Amino acid sequence: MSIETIIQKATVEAVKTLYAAEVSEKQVQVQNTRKDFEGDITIVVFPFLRLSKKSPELTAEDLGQYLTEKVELIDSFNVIKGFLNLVVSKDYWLGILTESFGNENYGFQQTGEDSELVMVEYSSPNTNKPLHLGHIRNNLLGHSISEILKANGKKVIKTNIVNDRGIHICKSMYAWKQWGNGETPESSGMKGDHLVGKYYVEFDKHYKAEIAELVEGGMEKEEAENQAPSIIAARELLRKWEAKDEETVELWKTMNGWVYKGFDVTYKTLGVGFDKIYYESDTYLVGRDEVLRGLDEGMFFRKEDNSVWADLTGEGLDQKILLRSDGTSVYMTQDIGTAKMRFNDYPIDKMVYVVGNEQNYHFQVLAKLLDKLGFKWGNDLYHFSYGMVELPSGKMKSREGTVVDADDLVEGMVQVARDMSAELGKLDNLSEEESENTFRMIALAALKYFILKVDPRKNMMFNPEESIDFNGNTGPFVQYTYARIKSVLRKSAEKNITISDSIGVESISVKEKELLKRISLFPSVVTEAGDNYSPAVIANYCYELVKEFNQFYHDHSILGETDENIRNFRLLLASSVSSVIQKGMGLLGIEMPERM
RNA sequence: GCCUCGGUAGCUCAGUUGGAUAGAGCAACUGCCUUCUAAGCAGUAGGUCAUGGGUUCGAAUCCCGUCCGGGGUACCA
Repeated sequence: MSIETIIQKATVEAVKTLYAAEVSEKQVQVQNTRKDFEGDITIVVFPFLRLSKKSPELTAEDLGQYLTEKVELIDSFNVIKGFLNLVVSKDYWLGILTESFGNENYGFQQTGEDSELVMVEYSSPNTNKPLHLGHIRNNLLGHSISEILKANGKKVIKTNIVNDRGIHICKSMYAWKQWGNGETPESSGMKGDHLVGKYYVEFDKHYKAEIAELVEGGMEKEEAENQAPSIIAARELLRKWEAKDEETVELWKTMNGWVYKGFDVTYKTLGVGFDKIYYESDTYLVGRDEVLRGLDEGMFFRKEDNSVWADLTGEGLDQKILLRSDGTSVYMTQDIGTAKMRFNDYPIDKMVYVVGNEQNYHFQVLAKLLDKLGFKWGNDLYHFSYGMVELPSGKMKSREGTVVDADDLVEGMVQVARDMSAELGKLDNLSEEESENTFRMIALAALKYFILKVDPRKNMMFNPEESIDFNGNTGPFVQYTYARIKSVLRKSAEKNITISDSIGVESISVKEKELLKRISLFPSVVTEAGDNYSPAVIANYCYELVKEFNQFYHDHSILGETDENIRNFRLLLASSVSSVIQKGMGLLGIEMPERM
C-alpha cells in the first residue's frame, strides 16, 4: 500500500474519532509537500473545517497529533496555514529501494489469461509517398502507447491498415508509366518509397501544368481540374484496377512492393512494428457488404441517385455517405470493413485508433456506425487523437514538398550526434560498429523524446534547425545520466564491490530522500500514463528523475564514500534509478547506451 | 454560420481530482572540471497564465461572454 493510501485511510479514522463525522478516502486531499517546507506528504485541511468547526490551524493540529500517534510511519508534523505537513519515516523510503532494486517488474502490472485484449491501430500510411514527420509522431505515439498499455497489464495487438488502393497510388502509377522509362529502385539506387513518391510529385507537376494550360484556353478552373489528361488517365487506371485488369494489377503490385520495402526500412529504424497488418484492398469489399447488409436491415437508406447513407441526426450528428452513387466505397466504408475483419480475427475488448485530430468527427461517426452494425466494442472505441506537427514555415504538404522526410531527418540527426561525440572526444575508444550504434541510439532518443514529451493532444512545433538539441530536457540528457550510472557500476564491479540489498544507514540526505520519493512514484506514473494515454507523462517523469539524480551525483560521491554502508546504499540507489530510467524510457521506445 | 480543440517567460513546453510564493529547457549573462563522464551542477535575468465577468476559504485549472489561432463540417483519404 502506498503511503498516500495509508494516510488517507488514517485520516478518515481521525475525522471519525475527533469530529464524529464520515468522510471518504477520496475527500482526503494528499499531495507531496512543497520543497521549501519541512515534510513529505501534505494534507489539505480546508475541506474538514465544516466538520471540526475550528480554525484551519487547530484542525491541522488535531489531525497531526492523531496521525503521528497512530501511524507508525509518520515521525512528526508541522502546520502552516491550512496545510498539515507530515514527515514520513526514513524506513518507509528505504523500503522503496528494497522493493525496486533488482525487480524487473517494478511499476509494471503482469498480463494474465483474463487480461483485457486491446488492439492498437497506428501508422496507416498511403502507399504513394514516403513517411514524413507527421507519420513519425503517429508511429512513435502508437508504439509507445502499446508499450504503456502492456505495462498496465493489457494484452496488446499492434495493427496497421495500409491504404494501398485508390486514386493516389494510381497517380504515381500513371506518372511512372508515362515518364519513368522503366526506372526501378535497383536501377536508380533509390529507396522504393522515395522512388514512388518522386512520381507522385511528378504527376502533380504535370497535372498542375495541364490545368494552367486549360484555364489559359478559357476553361473554368474547376472543370479544368476534371478535364486535365493526367487525372483522366489516373481515373482510368483506377477503373481498370477495380476491374482487375491484369497489367494494371501487376504494376500496382510491383510499385506497392517497392514502397513496402522502403517502409520496412523506416519502421526498423524507428524501432516500431506490427503484429498484424491489414490492407485496404482486402477490407473495402468487406465494408461494402456490411453497408449493404445494414441497408437490407433498414439501418441505412438509399437516395434517389443510388448513394447509400446513414442518418445520425437523431444522435446529434449529420447524415453520412457510406457508398457513392456509382457504388464505390468511401473512407468510412473501408473502416467498417477493416473493423469487421479484425473482429472476426481476434476477441477484441477494446479498439484504439491512433489517428490525427483532423479525423475527430470521422471516429465519432464510426463509433455510432459500428455500434449499429452490432460490434460490441463499437461505441467505446477509443480514438487516440493527436495534434499535428507544424514547421516554422507552416503546415506540411506532401505535394508541395514542404514535408520533413522521415529518413532524411533521422540521418541528419545521426550526423549531429556523430559530430557532437567527436567534438566532445567521447566514444573514441569504441569500435566503429559500437560507436555508430551509439550515435544512432542518441539521435533517435533526441527525436523520440522531443516528440513524445509533449502532450499528444496538442499541436507541436518542430524546427529542424533548432529542435535538434542534446542538452537540457532531451532524450540524450536522460541517456547521459544512465551512462554515468552504468559507468559507476562498472567501476564498482572492477573493484570487486558487491552490492548487498540489506540497507544499514543511520540517516539519509535530502537529495537521497528526494530520489527515493521519485522512484516510489514510478508505479503510479505508469498507471496515469495508461489511464490518460499519455507517453508525455512518462517522459516528464524520467526527466525529473534524472535531474534529481544529477544533483545527487554532483553533491555526493558514491565510490569515494568511505563508510561501506553508505556506499552500498548509494550503489543500490543509483542502480535502482538506472533501472527505472531504462524501464521508463523503454515505454517510449528509447534505448539506453552503456556509455556515451 | 455551426461543431470542436487550443492561447502559460523572447522561443519550445510542464503544471495532478481547484491548494501554499506559476515551473523546466533553449537563447542571454556569471561561476564550478588534478576528485565516480562538464551531453553535467549552481546562480542572475525574464510572467497582466489571451481578455472581461462569475463560482469559493482558495482559480492557470471549473462556468459564461469576448478576441485570436488550429481542425472539422454530407459522395478526398
